Amino acid sequence: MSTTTVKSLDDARPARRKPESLSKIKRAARKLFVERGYHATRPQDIAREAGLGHGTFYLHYPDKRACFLAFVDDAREELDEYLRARRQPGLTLEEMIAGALYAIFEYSESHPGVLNAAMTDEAIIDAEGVAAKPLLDRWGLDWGQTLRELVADGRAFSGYDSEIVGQAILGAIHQTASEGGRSGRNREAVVKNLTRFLVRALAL
Amino acid sequence: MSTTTVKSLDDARPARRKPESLSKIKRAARKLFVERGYHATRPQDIAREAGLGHGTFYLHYPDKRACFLAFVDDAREELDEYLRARRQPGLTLEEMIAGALYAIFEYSESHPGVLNAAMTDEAIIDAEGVAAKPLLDRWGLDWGQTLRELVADGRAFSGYDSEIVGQAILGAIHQTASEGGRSGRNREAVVKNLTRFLVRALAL
Amino acid sequence: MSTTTVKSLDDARPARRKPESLSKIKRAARKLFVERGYHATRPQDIAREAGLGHGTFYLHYPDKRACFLAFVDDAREELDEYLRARRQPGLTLEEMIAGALYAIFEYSESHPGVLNAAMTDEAIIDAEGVAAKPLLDRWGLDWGQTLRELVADGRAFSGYDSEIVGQAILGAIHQTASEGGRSGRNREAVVKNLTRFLVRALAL
Amino acid sequence: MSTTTVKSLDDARPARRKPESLSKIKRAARKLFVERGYHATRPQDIAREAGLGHGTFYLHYPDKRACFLAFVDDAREELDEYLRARRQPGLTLEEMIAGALYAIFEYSESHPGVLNAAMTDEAIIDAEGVAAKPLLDRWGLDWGQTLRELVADGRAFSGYDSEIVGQAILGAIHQTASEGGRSGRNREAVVKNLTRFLVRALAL
DNA sequence: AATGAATGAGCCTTCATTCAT
DNA sequence: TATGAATGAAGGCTCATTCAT
Repeated sequence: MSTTTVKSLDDARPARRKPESLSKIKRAARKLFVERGYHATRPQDIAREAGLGHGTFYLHYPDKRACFLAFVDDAREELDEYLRARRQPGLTLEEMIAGALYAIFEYSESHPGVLNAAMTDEAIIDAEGVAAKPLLDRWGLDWGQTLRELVADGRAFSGYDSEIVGQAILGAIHQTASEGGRSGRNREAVVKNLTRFLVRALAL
Repeated sequence: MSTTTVKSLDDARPARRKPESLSKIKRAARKLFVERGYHATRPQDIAREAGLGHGTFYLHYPDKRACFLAFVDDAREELDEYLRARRQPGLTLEEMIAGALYAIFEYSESHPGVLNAAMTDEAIIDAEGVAAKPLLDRWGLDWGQTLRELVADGRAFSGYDSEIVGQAILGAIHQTASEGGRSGRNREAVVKNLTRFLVRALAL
Repeated sequence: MSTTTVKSLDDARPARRKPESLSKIKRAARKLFVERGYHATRPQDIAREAGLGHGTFYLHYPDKRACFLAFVDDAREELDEYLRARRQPGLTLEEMIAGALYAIFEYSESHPGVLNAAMTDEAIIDAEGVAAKPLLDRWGLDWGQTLRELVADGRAFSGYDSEIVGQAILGAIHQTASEGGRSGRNREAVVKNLTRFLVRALAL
Repeated sequence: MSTTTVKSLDDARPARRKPESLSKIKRAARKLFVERGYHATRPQDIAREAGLGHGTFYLHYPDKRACFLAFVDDAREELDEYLRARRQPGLTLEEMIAGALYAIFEYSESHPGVLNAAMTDEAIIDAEGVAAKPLLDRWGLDWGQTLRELVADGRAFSGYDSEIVGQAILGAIHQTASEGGRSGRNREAVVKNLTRFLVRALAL
């Protein structure tokens, strides 16, 4: 037991410091990608911002692109977490939408610029070819799915192609959020108007 | 006199070459900005695509940025032209929206990728400087204005902040259009669904 | 005779307008070489300054270098003309030196910057190799020759190597003139001091 | 403690490579600026001459201009060092001048072309900007100062404007030195003649 | 003789990435 | 594991010169 304890102590603290420097890099990368965008951020800048040597960056990511994609992925997961936390069964359409918008705008406010950076630059990145489906499109699909569920429950208007309208919902949210951020609009007002807008569009 | 006239006719035909090469450059620039995006397109590529030496590029634009901005501006003007052509007084809300959507989607189809390229990259260009209000935001304002007019006429729901909902409308259109282009969706279906969506949201 | 007269009239006026545009080019070239220096002056700038098309430049000079060399040569000839005009036989050492300095500084003042431009840049020009003997060195030789004549006449100190001291004289003149121009020194004072300096150094 | 000491010794030996490559670059830059002048020397050439990749150049200097200015500054410091080493109190005018000339010509001989390159090109560099007072003018000022001191001690002729004559002295030295270098004159002869020239001009 | 659109070699500089330590 | 000096492909842009008109 005592041996184990010693071991676990070793493991817990210094044994692998890698994760520690990785999280420094992640924090720094997020900061710079948000502030300057993908192209104006050099791996070197990220490493320095993290207080580490330039080479260390490549211990964690094979290249700059991978680092950015990881940043995008983290943002997506975080936002999903916010959304999941708000989601409850048995809400009305309006409650559901207001809840989702609240989650999104709350995230936007506590992580300013992150969603925009993640979405804006992603389209630009594919060296040549692969062009992963943009985050926006994926989230549009999610809204399509949500819409189908609402329809199935008889809580939303059934006359739509859910995929198309899913994209429309997402587009409305994205544009109001990012323009609202740029223009410094009042969050409450944006959420209120957008909720009303979507509810009217989707209600039975 | 007659000699002069003849001469000017002669001159007119082979024409000072400059305007010709400018339009070649414009065509080439549009093609490449659409296909590859701003960062992956070099002035040299544009010139070569136009069948010209790369020095020629700089006869027409002081730098790459100016060329891109001109491309954006052309796209904006073209689309506005499409929209103006469709606009008529005295339409119902639905007719008006359907008309606008038709114009936009028609433009998107006959100039595939152009709006996306113009919108996506514009945010990226400023680096440090003027940071003109993005095209998207400006079009969002236009929709806000349109909405105000509809409300004033008693043709649309008056319970919105027109600026916010203007952005929402624009966002819905933009995202359905660009995702629709990427996924190859049927244009008719997109227009139909989107029209219904917006009409429901905006109707009295 | 009459034929001849007609001919000479033709020759005299329009027959070759080339010289006219040549002198425009020369004036323009001098202006720009003086204001901006050799490297910062483009043939195109010269032509435009002359009110002519870019191509015209190459009707008169095979390349930019030749134009600059012609400019240097003109300056040399002009200055020599000033000097020749002042030179008289039978002057004292002091009169001779004062006269020469007057000529030089008068030229500098009525053609500001010309000597400097001609001298400064010339060293820089030789594409690869030839490196014509710089203007400065040639003028130093001239002063050596002058000194030999003064010595032969018994009007100057004979204990010098005339070539070396010729260079020294020229150096003293050049540096006081160009620094004096830059610092806006009073011409009279410079000439007076320099005359005294050289007279003391060269007197018997 | 002992470990630390050992470590620092180890560190000292293989040495952070950077200072080493800087001195390689400096050596190469000096060689090429002297041989070819500023404009005909590309950063890339300097790096290659130093046996390094061209990116390395920019690890040490922000741009070509800065590298050249550092070269000029180094030359100035080196020459000043030579001069300081020769300067002693209580010398006669002749000893003082002969000593200074010796120092300068010694430097010129062991660093052929350096002074010329540093002086010739410096005027050309500013393009548009700070236009630091040329090295030549600054050294002319120094000679003015020296002259004032000599006059104050009663060792030199007091009838001059020291600033003007300081420039004259410097000009004489510069021109004899650089022409002497180009023409391969005997150093002894140049120093002897120039000393005599200046002593006669400056003596009481 | 005059023009100016067109050209492309060549310049300075940046930056993602490697690798010896 | 961490470092940062070193690298060179690549990018944006300029400019002396040519040539069809």
